[in-house]
Amino acid sequence: MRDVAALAGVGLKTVSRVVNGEPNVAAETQARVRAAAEQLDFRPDIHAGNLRRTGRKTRTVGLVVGSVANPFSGALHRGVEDLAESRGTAVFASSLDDDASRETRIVSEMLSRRVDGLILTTVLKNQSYLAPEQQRGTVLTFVDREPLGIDADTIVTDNAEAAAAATAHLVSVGHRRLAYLGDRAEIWTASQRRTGFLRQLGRVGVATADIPVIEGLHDEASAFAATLRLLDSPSPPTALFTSQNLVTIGTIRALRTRGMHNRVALFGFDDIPLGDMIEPGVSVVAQNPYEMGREAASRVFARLDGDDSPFSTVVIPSTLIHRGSGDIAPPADGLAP
Amino acid sequence: MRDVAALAGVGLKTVSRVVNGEPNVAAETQARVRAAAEQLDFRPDIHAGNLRRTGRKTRTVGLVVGSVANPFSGALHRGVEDLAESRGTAVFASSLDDDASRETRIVSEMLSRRVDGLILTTVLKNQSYLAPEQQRGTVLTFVDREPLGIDADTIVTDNAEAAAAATAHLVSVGHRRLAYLGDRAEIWTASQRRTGFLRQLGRVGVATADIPVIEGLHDEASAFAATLRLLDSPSPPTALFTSQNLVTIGTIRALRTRGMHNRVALFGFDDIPLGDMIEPGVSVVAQNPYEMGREAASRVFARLDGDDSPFSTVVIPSTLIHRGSGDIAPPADGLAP
DNA sequence: CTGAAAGCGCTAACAG
DNA sequence: CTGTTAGCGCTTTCAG
Repeated sequence: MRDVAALAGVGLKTVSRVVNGEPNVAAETQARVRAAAEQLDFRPDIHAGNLRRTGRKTRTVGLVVGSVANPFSGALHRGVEDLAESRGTAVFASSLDDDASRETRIVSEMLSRRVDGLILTTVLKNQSYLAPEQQRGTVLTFVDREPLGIDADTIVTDNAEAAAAATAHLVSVGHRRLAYLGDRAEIWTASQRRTGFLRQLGRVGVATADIPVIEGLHDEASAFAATLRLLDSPSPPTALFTSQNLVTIGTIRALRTRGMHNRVALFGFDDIPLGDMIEPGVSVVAQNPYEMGREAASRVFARLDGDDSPFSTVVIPSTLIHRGSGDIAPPADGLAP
Repeated sequence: MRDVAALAGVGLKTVSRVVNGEPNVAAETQARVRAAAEQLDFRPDIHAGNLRRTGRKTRTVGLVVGSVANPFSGALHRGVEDLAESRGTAVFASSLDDDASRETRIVSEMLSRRVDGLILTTVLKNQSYLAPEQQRGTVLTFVDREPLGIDADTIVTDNAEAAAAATAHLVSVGHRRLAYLGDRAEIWTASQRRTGFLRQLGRVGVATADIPVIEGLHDEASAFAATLRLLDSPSPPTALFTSQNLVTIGTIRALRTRGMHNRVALFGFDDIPLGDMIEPGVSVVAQNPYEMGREAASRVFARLDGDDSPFSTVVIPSTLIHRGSGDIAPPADGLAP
C-alpha cells in the first residue's frame, strides 16, 4: 500500500480511502490511485485492516458439519455459501465425523482465525465451553442439533414429529412388528428420531417392549450387518425404520442380499440420491438441508447486523416422500400378531 | 495478550514464547503464563501474528470447486481437508457453478485473505491473471482441469483414455450407432472426454460423421430433454455415452420414461451414488475425487515446504465399473448397420 | 532466561 | 479533499 501511495504520489490514507470506496477523494486522484494499484497488482490485506478497524469483522464464518463428503452436509454448506457469498463473506468448512475429540480442536482453530460467526453441527454433549467466545461477540448458531449448556439461535428439522409421521404410516399399512435402526443415541437427532418412533407406536397401542431398537450404526457396513441379523432372527420385523441416510443405504443392501426388498417395508430418515429409481422406490422423510444452511447463515448475518432479539429455534419442516418401500404391506400369513 | 502478561506478571514476549512453544522459558514461568491465559480465555490472533512473522503463513488454503453440493466436489474437498487438518491448516471452500464470472471474484476474495495456497477447478479459458500472485509466493494447484496460460502443478483424471476405454467397451458389445451427451465444450474435462470418445470410434473404424454429439448439458433437466430427443429421432442410437454424473442421471430418467433402460446401452463418466442398485446397474468410469483432493493438497504442502522441482501433472487413474448398462447388446433386428 | 523497542499493513482520529 | 500521527495484537531484534 505504501508503494501504491508513492507511485500515485498521494498519502497513505488516500489509497486506503480509494480501496475502501470511502467518499471525499477527487475523481482524478482516484483514477491515479487505481492505476497505481493495478500496476503493482496491489491487493489489500483484509486482516491487517481488521486489526485497527472498529468492529473488527473478518467477513469470515466457520461451518462445522458431519462430513463435507456427505450429501446432507454438502447441501447445507451450499445454503450457507449462497448467502455468505452475497455478502462477500468466506466460509471455512470442517468435518467432524461425529468425533467429539475433533470438535474443540476444529472450533479453536477457527476462533484463532477470528471468524465472525460459527455455524455448528455439534457432537459434544455440552457446548458451554463456547460461552466465553459468545460473550466476546462471536455469533454462534447451531444447526441440525440442539446445543446443551448454552443459549443460541438454533435451526433444526422436526425430527420427532417427522419420525412419528413415518412410523404412523408404516402402522397404517398394517405393520405391528417394526424395528428401529439408528445412529448413536448420544447424537441429538438420532435420539429425537427414536423418541418419535417409539412415541408413535405407544400412541397407537403397539407394544414397544418387543420392538428391536438397534443403535450405534453410523455407516453402511454397520447398518448392513445389523439388518442381516434382524432378518435372520427367529421372528423378523415386517417393517424397518432407519434414522439416517447411510443407515438406510446399508439396510437396503441387506434387504437385497436376502431378497426381501419387496417384502419388508422401509421408511428412512433423510433423502437418498436416486431413491426414486431403485426398486422399490425408497420412502423417506426428506429434510431440507439447503434451507437449513440458508436459514442458519441468515441468523448469523442478522446478529452481525445488530439484531439482539432473544435467541430462537427455527424448525425447518421436512416432507414425507412416498415412493413405495413404505407401502409394502405385512405378509398375510399370520406372522404379524 | 497484554492482559495475560500483566496477570502473569511477565513481559509480553514471554507470553508469546509460551504460546508458540518457543524454548528458553523457565518451567515455572511457563505454568504461570498458561494459567493466566486459561483464566482470561486467551486465544492468539493468528493474523496479527502473521503480520510481523517471517514467512507470513496463514495456514489457510482456498479450494474452488464446481459446487460443494456435488458429490464429486464433496469427496475432493474431503481429500483436501484430511491432509490439511493434519497440518493445522483451515480450508476455505467456494462453489463456481462453472460460472466464469464468479471465478475472479472468488479467487480475489481468497487472495485478500492471504491463503497460502489455492486449489482450483477453473472455468475461465485462461488463468494467466494468476501469474503475479504465483510470483508473490502463493502456491497454485489445479485439479480436475488443466490450466491455460500459467504453469503450475496439476492433478487430473485420465479423461480421454478412460472415455476411450468405455467407448471401446460399447463397441465391443456390438454397438455402432452411439451418441455422446456432454457438458459445454469449453470445459476442459468435457472436451477431453469427447475427444476420447470420438478418437476411439475412429480407431475402430466407426464413421463418426453420423454420431450425434450433443453438448452444453449441465444438469439433469437438460440431459433428460436431450436424451428424449435422441430416443424419439428417426434412427435412435443403440448406446449412449454420458460425460458427467448429472448428465448420466438425467439420461437414465429419460431412458426410463421411454421404457428403454434395458434396451439402450449406457456408459457414464463419473460414478453415481447407488449406481449399483438401480436396474440395470449403471456402468461408469469411476474417478477418484478423494485421491485427487489429497494429491492436490499434498502438492500444495510440498511447495510450501520448499519443494521447488519443476511443475508436474499427476494423473489419478480412474476405473471402469461394469454393472450392466454398458453390456446391453444392440437389437438384433438389423437396426444397427 | 527475560523484556523493551520497533514495526508488520492497515485504519481511526484528527489536523490541515 | 488530503495528509499526519498513533496504534490494532503480535513477532522480531537486540540488549540485559
